[in-house]
Amino acid sequence: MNSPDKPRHAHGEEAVADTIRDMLTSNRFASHDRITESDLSRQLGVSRTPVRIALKLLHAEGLLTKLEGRGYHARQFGEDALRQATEVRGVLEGLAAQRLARTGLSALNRERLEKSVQATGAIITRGIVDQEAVEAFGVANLIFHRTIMQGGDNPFVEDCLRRLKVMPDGGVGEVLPADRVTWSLNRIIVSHSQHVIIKTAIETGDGARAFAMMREHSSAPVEYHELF
Amino acid sequence: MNSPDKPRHAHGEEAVADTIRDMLTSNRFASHDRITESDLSRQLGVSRTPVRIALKLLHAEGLLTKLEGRGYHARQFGEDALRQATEVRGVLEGLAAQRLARTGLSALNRERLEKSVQATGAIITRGIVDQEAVEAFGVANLIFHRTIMQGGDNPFVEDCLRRLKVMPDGGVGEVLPADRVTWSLNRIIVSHSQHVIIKTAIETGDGARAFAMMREHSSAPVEYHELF
DNA sequence: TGACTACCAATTGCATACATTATATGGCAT
DNA sequence: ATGCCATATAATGTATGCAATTGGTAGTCA
Repeated sequence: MNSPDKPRHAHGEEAVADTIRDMLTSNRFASHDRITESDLSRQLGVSRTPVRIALKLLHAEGLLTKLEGRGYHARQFGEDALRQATEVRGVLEGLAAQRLARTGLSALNRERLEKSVQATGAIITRGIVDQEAVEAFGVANLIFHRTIMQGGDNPFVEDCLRRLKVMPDGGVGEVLPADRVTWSLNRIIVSHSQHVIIKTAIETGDGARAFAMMREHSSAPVEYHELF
Repeated sequence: MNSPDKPRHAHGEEAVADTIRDMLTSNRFASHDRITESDLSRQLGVSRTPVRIALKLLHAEGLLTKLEGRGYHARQFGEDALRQATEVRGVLEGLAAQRLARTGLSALNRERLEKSVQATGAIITRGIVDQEAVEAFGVANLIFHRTIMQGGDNPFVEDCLRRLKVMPDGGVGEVLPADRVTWSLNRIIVSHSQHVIIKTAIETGDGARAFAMMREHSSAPVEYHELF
């Protein structure tokens, strides 16, 4: 694909890992491709040492499977993997929401949730689903999920959620890309309503409701796929 | 414990990481101790390269915090961290149990749960909490939790749970060490009863009950600490 | 005396050379 | 023809030297 004499100079150790991560998540490798230190070091124009470290990190992240002695394979994620990751995301975000309901919202977090809900509400009032609306929804949605994730104040939740990001489309609170989802107003209405319910549950200290609704809501992009 | 001049030859890359991990989880480092590649390479009798890789892995695991340019610090886990990790473990194992209830038990897993419950029941019948009993309970408990964790058939759950192992005493299904818990028959009775309930819920396909009870049960070692 | 600068030490990061291990292949014997 | 063993090859793992960056410190100038 790339000419070998123009090797994507990836300086810095983290940069090497990031570059390889990008190559992996953009499906640049076939499932049977053997990934070795020496190959990559040639391709990236750096020595084996940083590549070696990067591969070990990515292996620890679960993006690579080790072929004891013959390099690595890019881990393949099927449809079931997306469902599995979503399930985990559900209970983790649910836990964060529950915790938030129990400890109460800080003024800043309360404002963030309020703004996010107002934004999604405005989209519905406008009633038009164009590119701008989808992007605005994406931002508001991201803020909502981020606030809850971080507000739960449990670093292990954040660690685990970060781990799920290895999944394509597994980002926290991110909307699925346009080619995988037909965006409709219905979808936004449902999402908005769930946000409102979750926010109310948190504000009233109803931890059980916050957990249940947040868990349900996290799986919405997958579960409601065929609904609208 | 060990005299610091004893070089503990740790050959093999994984071995180096494991050795350092042990040193960390056994609180061999004070919070202000600077951990550097060169120091450790001298202490372990290997070159800087494997130590370097090991430190990066442990950093990615969250056991070390980086001091940009001046080595690492051992991440300190307080009591709140134990609670936080336990909360996460609860929902993850709860999810696995729920999934298991939904998909049904394989013959092998059914037998494993049965044997585990019989073992803990036998301890109660015997009625004596000695070293042997504690060990037997530890084994049976481990089997129970392992079976559910793996039976849930969700690799992300296992990934996340493995991540929680960085916590001292954060092992999945492991009993707390003797010096942190006064073992009593009461404790075992409660645990056994919860195992039975969870097993029943799974067998009858009652996912909600399996989730709730498993979640509750996972936090037992922490929550019930003052009870008995 | 205080602040700024220049230097020095310590540490990380990279590359290359070397050792080790595992796999694949080819030949030989049965 | 097939199975096993030896050897070669390719991959990982390790050590060391050198570069680059950073933090501390001392010294000098205002």
